[in-house]
Amino acid sequence: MAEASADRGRTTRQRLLGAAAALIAEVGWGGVSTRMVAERAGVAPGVVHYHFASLPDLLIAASTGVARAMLEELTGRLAEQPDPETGVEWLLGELSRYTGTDPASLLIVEMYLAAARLPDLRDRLHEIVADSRARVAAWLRERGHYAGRPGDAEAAAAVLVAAVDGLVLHRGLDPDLDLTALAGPLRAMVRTDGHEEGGGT
Amino acid sequence: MAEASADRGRTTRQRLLGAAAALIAEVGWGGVSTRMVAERAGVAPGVVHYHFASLPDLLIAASTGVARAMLEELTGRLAEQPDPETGVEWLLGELSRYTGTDPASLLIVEMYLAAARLPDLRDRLHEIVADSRARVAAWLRERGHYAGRPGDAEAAAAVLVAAVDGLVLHRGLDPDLDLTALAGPLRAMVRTDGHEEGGGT
DNA sequence: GGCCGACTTGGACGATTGCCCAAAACTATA
DNA sequence: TATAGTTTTGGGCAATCGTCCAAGTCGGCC
Repeated sequence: MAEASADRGRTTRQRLLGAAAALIAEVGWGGVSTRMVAERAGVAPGVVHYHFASLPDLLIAASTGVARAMLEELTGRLAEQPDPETGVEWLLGELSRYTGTDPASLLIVEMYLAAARLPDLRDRLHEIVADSRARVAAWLRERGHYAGRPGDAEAAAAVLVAAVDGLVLHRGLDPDLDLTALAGPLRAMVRTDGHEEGGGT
Repeated sequence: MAEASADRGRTTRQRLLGAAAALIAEVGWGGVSTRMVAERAGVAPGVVHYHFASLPDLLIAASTGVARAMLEELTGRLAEQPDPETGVEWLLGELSRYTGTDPASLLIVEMYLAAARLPDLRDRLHEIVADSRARVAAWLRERGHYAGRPGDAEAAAAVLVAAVDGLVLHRGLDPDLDLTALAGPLRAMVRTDGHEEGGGT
C-alpha cells in the first residue's frame, strides 16, 4: 500500500494545524485565509482543501486541539496543589505568564468569540470548559472541606474558571494589572470556614 | 448656513452607528461590511466613508458608545444596592438576562476580541472597564467595611468585574448555566468579616 | 432667481477571498 | 517497468471586499 504517502499526508496535516493555530493568534479568526495557512505551512494553496473540508473546519480542529491541551495541563497541575487557598495563589502566579496579548491568550479569546457563531466549535469548547470546571470542582471537594455542601464546590469552581477567563480578557486591555494582588478575594471565596447557612439556590 | 443639512447629516450618522452596533452583534466584528451597514441604515453604500474615515472607525465609535452606556447603567444601579452581599445577588439576577447569545452580550465579546488588534479600541475599552472597576471599588468601600484594607476593595472589584465578563462568556457556551446558584462563593468573596491578615501582595 | 456649501448617490477600481480541479509527482506493489 | 493509490501543485472561478469619486440633490442666503 501507499503507506509512506499516508505518512507524508499526516505530517502535512499536522503542519497545517500548527500554522492555523499560530495564525489565529496573530491575525484573528476572521483574518486567517487558506493561502496564509498554506504559505506558513510551506505547502501549495490548494492543499488545505484536500485535508480539510473547509476553512472553518481547519480552524476548529486547530484551536480545539491547542485549547484542550492547555486546559488539561493547567487543571492537572492545579489539582496537585495541596489545598484550595494555596491552589488559588498558585493559579494566579501561573496566570501571570499570560499577558493577554501573547499567542496562547489570544487563541483562547478568539475561540470563545468564534464559538458564538459556529455551533460545532461551541459544542466542543463547551465540552472542554465543562471538563475543566468538573476537574476543579472535584479538586475542591477533595482538598477543601465541602463535604456538607457539594453544590458550593461546583459553584466555586464555576466562578473560578469564569474569573480566570475574565482576567485573561482584562489582562489584554491592561497588561499592568497585577494578578497576584487579587489573591485575597479569591482565597476568601474558596475558604471553607465561615460559610453561612442556606446560601445557595 | 446649511443648518438643516447638518441636522440631516447628524441623524444619518446616528443611523449608521445604530446599524453598525446591531450588525456587529449579528455577524461579528469581522463580518460587517460597509455595504451591510449602509443597507441597514437605509442609505447609499458610499455614505459610510463620508461620515467616517474608515470602517474600523465606524465600528469603534458604534461599539464603544453602546458599551459605555451599558456599563454605566449597570454599575450605577449596582452602586444603589445597600451592601455588597445583596449587591452581588442582585448582580447575578441582572446578569441572568444576558444569555450570552443575545445582541448585547455578543457586542461586548466582539469588542473585547477586536480590542486585541485595534490599539484605538483597546484604549477606549480599557478606559471603560477601568471606570466600572473604580465605581465598583468605591461602592465596596462605601457599603462594605474595607476601611482598614482599601486594597482589598480594589482587588475584589477587579475579580468581580472579571468574573462578570467571564460568566457572560461561559453563558454563551452553556445557556443552562444557572448564575443565581453562584451567589454563595461570590458572597463569600465580598464578605468583610473573616479576612485573614497580611493576605495581599 | 442664482449661488453655495453640506450631504447623498451609485458605480468603478484593484485586491482578496473560499473553493475547485485537471494535471503532475511520489511511493509501494505487481 | 507498468500500475494503482495518495498527495501535491498552481492556476482559475465567481463573489465580495474597502475605498474612492464625479455627478446629483437639498436647503438657506444674497
